[in-house]
Amino acid sequence: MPMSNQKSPGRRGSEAAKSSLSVEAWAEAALDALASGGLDAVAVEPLARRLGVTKGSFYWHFPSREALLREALALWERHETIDARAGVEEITDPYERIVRLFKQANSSYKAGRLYLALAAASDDPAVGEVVKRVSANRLNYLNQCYRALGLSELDARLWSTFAYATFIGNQQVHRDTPEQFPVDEDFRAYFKLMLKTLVPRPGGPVDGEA
Amino acid sequence: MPMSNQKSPGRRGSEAAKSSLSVEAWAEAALDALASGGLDAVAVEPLARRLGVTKGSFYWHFPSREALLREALALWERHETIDARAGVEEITDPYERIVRLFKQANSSYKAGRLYLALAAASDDPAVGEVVKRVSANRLNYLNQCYRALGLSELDARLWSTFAYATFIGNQQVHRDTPEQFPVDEDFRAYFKLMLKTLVPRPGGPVDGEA
DNA sequence: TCGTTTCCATACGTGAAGGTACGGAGAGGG
DNA sequence: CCCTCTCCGTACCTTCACGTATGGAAACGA
Repeated sequence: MPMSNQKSPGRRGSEAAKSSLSVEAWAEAALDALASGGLDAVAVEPLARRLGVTKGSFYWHFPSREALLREALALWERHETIDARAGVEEITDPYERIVRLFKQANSSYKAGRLYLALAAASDDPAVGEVVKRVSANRLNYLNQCYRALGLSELDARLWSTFAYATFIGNQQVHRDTPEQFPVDEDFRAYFKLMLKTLVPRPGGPVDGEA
Repeated sequence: MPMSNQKSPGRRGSEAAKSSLSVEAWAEAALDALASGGLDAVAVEPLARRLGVTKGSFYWHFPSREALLREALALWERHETIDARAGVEEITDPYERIVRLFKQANSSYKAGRLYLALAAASDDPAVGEVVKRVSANRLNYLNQCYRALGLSELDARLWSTFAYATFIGNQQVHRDTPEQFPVDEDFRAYFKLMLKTLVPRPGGPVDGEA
């Protein structure tokens, strides 16, 4: 029973990190299958065929399909937390930070599909747990950004939820009806409209009651 | 091979519309399974067990699982088009009509789950086709409503897409992280904020360039 | 009362996938 | 040269769902 001994042939850290088929390679393949075919597409034999091997290989690296799922979910969570913060955290201006977050959220169509596929599979307890953590993490971070803009606790919560829902919905609309979604110039206008609407300028008008 | 002869024992329209198990009952059960377990939950034997019968019953009403899926999709599309227009189309004021649409969209949590489940199963060609039609239909109708507010062609498209994406995203956020989603008073403030932001009042300020 | 139709149960065959057992090739080490 | 460990292929078992065939109970008509 292996697990947690990914690299063995080199033993000492040679330059070849991937000996033949690493655990991470299986996890990446599982995420790919998940994004395109849903949770049930994460099947051992189809994945093995796709990777050019058989089940024998898989069951040497993993004790079960569930273990692969755990590994894939952990990999995805790392992507969605550590990697998502990179290139954003160093921005000091809160307005520019939010703009950067939005641009980043709209840039990776593949990542959006992955999130939607995982969120749709939240019936699975393991999946639902990770999805909930990732989603809550995003919301809380956005909330902090809005608070940094000077909004009150409640306003920041409402606006951050508003903005997050909009961009999640954009991924959904973009996937479900691609030809209806704005492109090129229209998309730039659309993006500008959303920014202007969803993120108040620091020195702009206060969003109090009418 | 039956199909399209739902009620037979009473023959003449007695008061019992459901003789034993109608085609529509199977379709409803299929939609229920879809909402809670995804497309793969629409399986003949589990559904039969859930309805207290066996496969023998199913294969008398339907030639195959695919036929059940078609029937369920058709039923869903009717729900999402005819039923969704009811109680909205007679409203003459475009602003109030949009408000009504939003309230209606936020009222049915179950319908939202169904849409998300179906949208996640768009890999299936039959599902994807219906989802695309329903989504495009909603977008076009919302677009008409925004045009009725006096917006230009482009502005109406952008704003309607914006609003639709937001409410789709709300369903997603509400499902993925229910405890983060505003409730009661917060929700009312949230709803009011979205309305004020997403739908310009007829006599309000024109949303031209800054 | 008898036959027919409706609706469903049972039994069976098929295929796909999870999981196990075991064998085997290849690289390294002594 | 042989032994061992790594990694993977093959064969096999079990489960589950699709689909088919067939029988049977109950209602209904003549």
